[in-house]
Amino acid sequence: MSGISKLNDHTGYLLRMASNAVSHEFARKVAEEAVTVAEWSLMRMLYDTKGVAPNLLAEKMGMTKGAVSKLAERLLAKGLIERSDSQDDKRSHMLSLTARGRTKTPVLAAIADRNDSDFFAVLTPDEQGQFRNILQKLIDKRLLVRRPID
Amino acid sequence: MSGISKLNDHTGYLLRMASNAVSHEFARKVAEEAVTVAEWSLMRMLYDTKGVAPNLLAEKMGMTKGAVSKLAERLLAKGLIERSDSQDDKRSHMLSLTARGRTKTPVLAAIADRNDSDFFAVLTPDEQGQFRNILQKLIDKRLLVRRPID
DNA sequence: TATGTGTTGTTGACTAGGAAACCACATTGA
DNA sequence: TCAATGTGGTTTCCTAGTCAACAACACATA
Repeated sequence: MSGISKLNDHTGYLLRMASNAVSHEFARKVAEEAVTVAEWSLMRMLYDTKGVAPNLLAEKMGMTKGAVSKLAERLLAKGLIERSDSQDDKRSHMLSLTARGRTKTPVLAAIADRNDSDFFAVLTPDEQGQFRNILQKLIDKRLLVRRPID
Repeated sequence: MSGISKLNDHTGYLLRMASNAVSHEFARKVAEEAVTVAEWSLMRMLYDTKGVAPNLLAEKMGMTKGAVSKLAERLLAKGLIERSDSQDDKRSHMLSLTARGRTKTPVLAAIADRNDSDFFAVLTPDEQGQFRNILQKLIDKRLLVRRPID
């Protein structure tokens, strides 16, 4: 008896452990396509649009604009995305997939699909549903929590 | 219709978003005690023992031994832990809390408690139970998955 | 007992992200 | 219209991890 709470008592701790496990596993798999998890996320965001501002990407990905700026730079260097200046606002630009990026995205999606079903196969379909609901609740809450800060 | 899976389709994606939100929130809070999340974890691991080898800590925390080495170095510099050479194996040593570290740990535990109940308050008690069970299942699975790799 | 092999921890090179300063441009209002 | 303020992106500095090479030591066995 230590008298104070243990690490395992905190759901946040379990959450972090589980998330790290999944992410690490996934990272290894997409690395075979020479892409990182963040790069895949950004590419997928661009896939069904005609161009998105870094601005909005940062918001959606829960990253800072600085991080997105560097992430975009790496994807540009790899020739997977491209920039196009926006005509109305000279500061801003749009990011979109190159042909190569567009070809690669479904391949990555397939890897993500497989990773996901592999990893969560230990859960019953019921549990999977519960799990997704709960995670979504937590994410929605984050957005609420964040508003006052901005 | 894009024809390929969306980011939100992947439970792993939701998991990562939720985990980042909780961790980031928690990081902000413990930062007020001039401690990081990893530092808190390590300190808590030491709290009810008489000394643990970096070795074992790395295993338990899911980090590399290099990371633990540096983490320990930072905690040493802050005067929160101390090293003691192990008598039987001259390569190895034990890490344990200093008096200051020991005093500080319960304070951090209280912050962790509060953060956890705050964040997961959006969930019903039932959901919290389900959530913890599921996370534990995933973590256990990771251990199974990992074995063959080592 | 001497040598090869394994193990413990440290280090250096590298990657990824956050925070904040900063630059260029946009917008607003006196 | 032009100064003040705001906004989009980039850059710099910093933190924290990984991976791989390494040094020091332990151990098994021939």
